[in-house]
Amino acid sequence: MKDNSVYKRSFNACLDLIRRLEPGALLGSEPALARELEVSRTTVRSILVALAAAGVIALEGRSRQVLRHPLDAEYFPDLETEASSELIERRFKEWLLTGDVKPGSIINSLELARRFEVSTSGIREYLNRFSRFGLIERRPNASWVFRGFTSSFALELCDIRELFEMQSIERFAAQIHKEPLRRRLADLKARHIDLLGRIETDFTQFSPLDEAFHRTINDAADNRFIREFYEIISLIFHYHFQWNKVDERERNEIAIHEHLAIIEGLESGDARATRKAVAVHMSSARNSLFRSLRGH
Amino acid sequence: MKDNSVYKRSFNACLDLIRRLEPGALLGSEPALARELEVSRTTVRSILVALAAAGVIALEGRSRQVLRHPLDAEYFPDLETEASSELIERRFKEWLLTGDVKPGSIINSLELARRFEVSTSGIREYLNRFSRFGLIERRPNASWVFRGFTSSFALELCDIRELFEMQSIERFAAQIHKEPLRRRLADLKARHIDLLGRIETDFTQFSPLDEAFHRTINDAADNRFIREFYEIISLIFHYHFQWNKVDERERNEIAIHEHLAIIEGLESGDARATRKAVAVHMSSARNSLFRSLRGH
DNA sequence: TGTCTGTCTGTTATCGTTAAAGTGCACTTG
DNA sequence: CAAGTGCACTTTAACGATAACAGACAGACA
Repeated sequence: MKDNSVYKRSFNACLDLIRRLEPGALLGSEPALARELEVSRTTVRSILVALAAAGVIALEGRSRQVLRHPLDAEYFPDLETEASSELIERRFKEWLLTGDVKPGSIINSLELARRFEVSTSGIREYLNRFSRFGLIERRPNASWVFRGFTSSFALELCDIRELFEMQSIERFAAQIHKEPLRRRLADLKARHIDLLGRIETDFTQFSPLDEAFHRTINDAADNRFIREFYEIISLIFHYHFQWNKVDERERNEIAIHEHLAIIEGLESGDARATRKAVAVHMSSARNSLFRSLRGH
Repeated sequence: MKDNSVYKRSFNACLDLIRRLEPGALLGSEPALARELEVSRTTVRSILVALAAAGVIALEGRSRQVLRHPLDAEYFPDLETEASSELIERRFKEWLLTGDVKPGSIINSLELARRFEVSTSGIREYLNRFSRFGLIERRPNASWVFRGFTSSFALELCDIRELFEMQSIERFAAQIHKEPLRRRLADLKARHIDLLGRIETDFTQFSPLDEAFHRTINDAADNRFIREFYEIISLIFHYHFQWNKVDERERNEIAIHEHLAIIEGLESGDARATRKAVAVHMSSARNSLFRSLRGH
């Protein structure tokens, strides 16, 4: 049956909330807390009852007064707050991406269920959702097959990425006059320049910046299919960063320069230069991905 | 638990197979039949036992002799041969596409389970898989929401379609010297010209031809993401054909001419003309889709 | 020696069940 | 009277169980 990880997660979030208040302060109403914690009032009510029982708050009629700050030991451990579906996702990606599952090998959902200590239904559901990444395939009336991080996967992935990125950049350029976009771009530029200044030591911080940059560009297209595809890109590039440590500093430095060229192209309104800069960046990302897949 | 629809489907397929033989003829070996019916030997063996019991074949040692042709009444009815997952898919699409589910409305999986007479788990799994179409969205810890066949959906869909179609046509053109591609194109051309000749009466036969044409083009890209996206296109255009009956003959006739222009562009090797023809076709498909969504 | 068969074991599809979490409604409170 | 509360009722997430189906292996056959 359902575990109560939603409750535990929200309980912890509520403790955090109380920590930001002084003893004696009053908590908001149940609907207000429900909105804040993003759960239903039912869950909020069970949390409040538990907090009152623990003596963290006093429940009197409609008032919820903070009595004391919660102790560290009163938090539920992280292990228990993870929903079973999240656990499966984490474990599966670990297994697939760091383990040595060979291309073409059969994915045995019963074995995975045992290995991850979850039910087969959970695995089944996850595999279904994961299939959109194009890395696994279902055989009729039978099990799933891992298609592998093959060069054809990388090729197909990069081809689409280039189409989408080019489309997104056009859309971005067309909307550059809008204030929020302009500001976001300036912010990204500053972060790139900042990281470039301390690249010798902090080159590992590029990965989240890369993510932020491309997400900003892609969001400009305002297209659900591009946005969903970007999840795949994120996954692959996230792990690709982990696999390929060779020349990481140099590669990241080059990528920063390439990003800056794109940003400057956008800022100057030079469509031709922007497209050129995107093409250059895509081509080097492609090469780098291929190298790391080959080495893997 | 699992139903035996695989068995029933294969049983029917096996009866078809026997109908093509003369009484007295011998059936192939178990592995051969398993390959032919695309199921395991286990299933083949249960079918053979049932056929022998019914007196359709004689099982003697290693020989399986056909005694008589099967009767129509010996087939399992279609209703029983459909796997529960297929039933759900069919019913759900019917419900969504012909019913009047309003954009933004909540999808109640329990109600659907009752309505379709299947378990909630089945619905749950299907919704998960269907979510890749971008038409439904899961709200955290809660139910699914139908986003609707809105104009923004159509816009986002068409934008991607144009990118993919243009990419595919380039790939197709680059491989046109290969014999199978050339032949497939000639075949498509003939079918288009044939249908054009009897368009006054047979204009409803355009839908499958349209499907075949675009699938051929898209397959040339040899890209799993394009191929998967085409499933969405198919779904939407399939139902769009059902919704919009206005000017159907004219629209189909125009589309045939547009297809022929693309085919001729490819055959002549004129890249510019081909691209132009694709752009024209995409634009008219877009207009037609928008009109039918608005009217719906 | 290579393919086929009997048998047995392992895996998958699907369902029903149950606790957790969400939702609606009447009533209360300020 | 608008927002908050108590309570009952629905709906969802997740599991375990089981029949259907797939696959492996040893021995038989040709």
